[in-house]
Amino acid sequence: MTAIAPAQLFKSLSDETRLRCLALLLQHGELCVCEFTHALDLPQPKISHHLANLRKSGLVSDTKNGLWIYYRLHPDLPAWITEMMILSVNNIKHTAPFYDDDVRLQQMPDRPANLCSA
Amino acid sequence: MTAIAPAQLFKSLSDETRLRCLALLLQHGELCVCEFTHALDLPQPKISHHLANLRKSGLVSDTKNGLWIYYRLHPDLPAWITEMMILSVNNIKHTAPFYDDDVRLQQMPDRPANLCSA
DNA sequence: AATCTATATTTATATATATAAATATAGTAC
DNA sequence: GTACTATATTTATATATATAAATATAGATT
Repeated sequence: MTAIAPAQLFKSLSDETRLRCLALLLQHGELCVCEFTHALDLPQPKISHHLANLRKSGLVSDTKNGLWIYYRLHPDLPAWITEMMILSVNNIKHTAPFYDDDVRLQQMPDRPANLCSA
Repeated sequence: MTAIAPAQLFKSLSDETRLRCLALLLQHGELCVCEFTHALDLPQPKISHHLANLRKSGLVSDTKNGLWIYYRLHPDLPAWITEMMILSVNNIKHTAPFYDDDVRLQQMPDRPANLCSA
């Protein structure tokens, strides 16, 4: 992973779909594409497209496990970037659409087990 | 001022010219357009254009004083947004191009007095 | 091997945005 | 009032980006 340019970092955060994905990741640690798709109620290709953007920016990493691909914050992120995102998400997670995404995720039936507990 | 949508906030930070302007503002409190123009070494219309963007987003406010227009962080910004920007700027201000902007600003001849000391 | 499921990628299109150049505004000094 | 200075806005153009639709990949199941 090469270093993230500051403007590029904020550009990744500047799209609401990506911000919603990151907010869920920061609250849940690890999610697969079908969970994002269900929580955000958006078409799968759109979710995949934005996750690919976050992956190319170096903000998230992915792990394949069978059919599922799990995303998490990139483990090599500089601490201040993680802190900046935590600060931001803590201050927006109770507002729309972020709060509702979290509710829908928790109500999702048959969620795949996450990798840690697999 | 209406509330700033999170994605819009990060979009404002996603352009390097605007990020450089904000980094200088966070370090110096208040600057006029000619100071930005000198520090960033960019054409005045380009600076004005990006300052207008920051103004429309609600991130900065401006005060006219004679020929000069002084910009500062908007006084009504939510605390977490200011904290988020301080955290970010503190972690990038020693890198290019932010560090050099600060040096050029401090070496600028005949800087106009700021409003506080006027 | 055929099929199903989860996800990624490609393509086309529309929209937004940055930039540059030119011009406008408005205050100041003479 | 003319000229000068600081700044803003307008216009045109090029580039980037989001979206949607279609298609591709790849692992799993039978």
